[in-house]
Amino acid sequence: MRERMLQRLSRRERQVLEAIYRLGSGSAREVREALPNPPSYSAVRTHLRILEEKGYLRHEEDGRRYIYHAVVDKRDARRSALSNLLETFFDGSVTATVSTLLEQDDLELTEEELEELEALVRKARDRSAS
Amino acid sequence: MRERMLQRLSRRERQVLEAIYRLGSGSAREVREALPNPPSYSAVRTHLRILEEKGYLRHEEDGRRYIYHAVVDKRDARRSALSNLLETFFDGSVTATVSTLLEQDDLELTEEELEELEALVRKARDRSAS
DNA sequence: CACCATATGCTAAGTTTTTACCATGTGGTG
DNA sequence: CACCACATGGTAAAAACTTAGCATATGGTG
Repeated sequence: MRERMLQRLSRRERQVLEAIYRLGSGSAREVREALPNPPSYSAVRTHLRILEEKGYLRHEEDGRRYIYHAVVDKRDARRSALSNLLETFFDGSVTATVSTLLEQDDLELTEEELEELEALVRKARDRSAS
Repeated sequence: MRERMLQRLSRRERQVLEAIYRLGSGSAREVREALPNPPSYSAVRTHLRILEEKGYLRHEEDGRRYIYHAVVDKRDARRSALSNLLETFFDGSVTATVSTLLEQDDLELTEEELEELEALVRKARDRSAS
């Protein structure tokens, strides 16, 4: 993902791109429904077209409809977005971030999730040992 | 933090507010130096003033200078920003987020940090048990 | 004390963003 | 087969954003 991809975008463009990431993929109509204070259908289409011109999206045709996808895959987008967040709000501290994540009041983890977290920390320890 | 605070801001406003969060606090000059493609000093001051009018920042006077601070404290800002990220890129999955955090290639954790992570997971387990 | 560096206040103008309209095409359906 | 629902393409106007200039004030310094 080009560095700070989301930083380059205008407010609406960003909202549209983020909607696509949330949805995975979607038509103009679906994106519109996923937007805060949705503008006209027409306005959404314009943003989608421009984001495609700029290289952030591409579309496939499904009958007459265009289904848009992000060009940068979710894994890379995740890493980049998280990295920016880390620097802006957490002074780069992984532990502070995990702390905020795990100490949300309404957080409820299943046994499986707890075990996964334990495994992730063990793996981090193993890698650190080597 | 008002929900989706950063979503409401224009591109530059957002950059300015994020700079304040990174810096903790700062003068117009310091904020300017922290911005990507910094505009004129004058432009930065305008953004700071507007962000203050909108209620995102306030300032104290230090001699003749204004030192700006975020109104929403870092703890709340962190929670809110992380929550948005979680929904947008991680389908709300805490484990997927921690996984991305801990599996960065260049990640190097100290023994202390590893122990802190272990403690955080233990605490999450304890709370889940109750 | 006179001056320079540097601060804020106010304002205007250029640029970008955001929006919606209208024209047009197409597939399904009674 | 005629029509309706709904899609895209292109364009233009309105709104918002972004920037910088000028006036003015103030503290430090030779």
